[in-house]
Amino acid sequence: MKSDRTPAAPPASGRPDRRARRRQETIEEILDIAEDVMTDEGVTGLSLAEVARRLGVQPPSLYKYFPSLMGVYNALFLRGQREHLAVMRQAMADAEPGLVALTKGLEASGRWLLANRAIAQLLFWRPVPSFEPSPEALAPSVEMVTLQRAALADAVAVGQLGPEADSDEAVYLVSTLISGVLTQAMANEPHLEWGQDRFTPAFPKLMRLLVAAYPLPTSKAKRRSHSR
Amino acid sequence: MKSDRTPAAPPASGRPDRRARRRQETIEEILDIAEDVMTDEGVTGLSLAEVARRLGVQPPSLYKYFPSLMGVYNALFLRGQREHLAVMRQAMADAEPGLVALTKGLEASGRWLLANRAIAQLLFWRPVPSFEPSPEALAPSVEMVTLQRAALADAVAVGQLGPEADSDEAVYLVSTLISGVLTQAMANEPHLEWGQDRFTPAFPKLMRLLVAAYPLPTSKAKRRSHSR
DNA sequence: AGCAACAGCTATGGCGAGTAGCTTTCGGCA
DNA sequence: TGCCGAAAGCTACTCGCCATAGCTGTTGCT
Repeated sequence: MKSDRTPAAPPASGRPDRRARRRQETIEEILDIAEDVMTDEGVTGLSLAEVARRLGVQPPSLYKYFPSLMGVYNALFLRGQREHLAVMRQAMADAEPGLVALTKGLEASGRWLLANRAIAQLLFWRPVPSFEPSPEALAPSVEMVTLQRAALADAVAVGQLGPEADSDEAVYLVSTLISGVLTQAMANEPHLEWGQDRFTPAFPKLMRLLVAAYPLPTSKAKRRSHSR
Repeated sequence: MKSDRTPAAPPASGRPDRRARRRQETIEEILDIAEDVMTDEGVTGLSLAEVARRLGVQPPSLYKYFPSLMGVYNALFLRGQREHLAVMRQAMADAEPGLVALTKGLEASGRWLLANRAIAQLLFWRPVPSFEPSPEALAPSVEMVTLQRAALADAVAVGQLGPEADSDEAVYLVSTLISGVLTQAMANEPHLEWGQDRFTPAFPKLMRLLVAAYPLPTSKAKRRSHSR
């Protein structure tokens, strides 16, 4: 009873611990297969039985690695969040700070999400009723908000957007615009990549709309913004 | 084998057909309960066993009314599409044609969808992998596009939007903006109604963005639009 | 009034999640 | 090197759900 789940603390020594490494490899392999299954059968079509079949193992064996099907979903969620965050962070880091970084980051995010639809659905649509991601698994999304918020602040600082863009409200607007494109693309053009469908080409237009939503203050508007 | 499913053609006479009426009532009752179950347990949490339990009947009896669980999903999908369409059509009919009608229609649509989340998810997120709506069930959504397209054309005609707004592209943009708000609201604020959450208040702003996206032609821009 | 269709039932099969408990493998350590 | 305990696999089983087969009582049209 105690030996399952977390298989005891490592032997205190910082040694490679061959055992633990192989275990981790197996876990990753299970998650990879689970992702494949979701791609083939839909997010809610994931079944441990099918994963076991593809792994060449009997279903109960998987319980040595995950406490339940929901545990697998949670691991997939966490891994997806982290990878998604990394992709976006990288794209933003490679670009000129401000609007360019924001645009590049969002586009990279969009590409990754469309290329990893099953995970994207798991992350943003919560299609599995009995699955509630753990707080730990939610942490990266807080980080993503921070990144976007910083990019907006940069854009304001360098005069690409009006001052109101440095706000939570603006972050919501950005995520609303993005989730609109992605939802439409995923629901209506299930097999097309970024740029191939009818919706993602609107992305540049949406970025221009963002600029329109937070215009640089004119001398006239400046007075208004003071009253805040 | 033949007597199940479609229970034979009505007796040709256009009589009230008591039998058929009661049957239809039962079907509606089953769908109502199914909707409740989805609300309680999530869209994919719908089970015929639970419906049977709530209806006070043994599970196999339901197969007298629907060929399968997917059949129930399909009926829910169709009923949802029709009701959603009716709500939007009504709201638009009650408003001044053009931008106002479009706005009222979209808002009514949004309110209805948030008030009927389970159905909304079924309609737009396709969460059930093995469920593909029948062509008949998809027809109302074509009609919705037509409605929106007409409203955009009206808006162009009365000079509320630039001429480019009378296009499929503009319809995509509208649906993108809307689906963004709704997706965000549904995924992140699962228990709040329209107006109570962080996202739907952005709706008026989005409508203003739509106007910004299709500005009335200035004398300068007019020349460009001729080249089309 | 009679009867065919209908609407319910029980029994059964098949499949997936998850648990219990056993056996085998293997790697760390004396 | 060889021991031993934990890890990793297995079989057997329960439970719940979808779906089918086939039976019975009811009901409302003709």
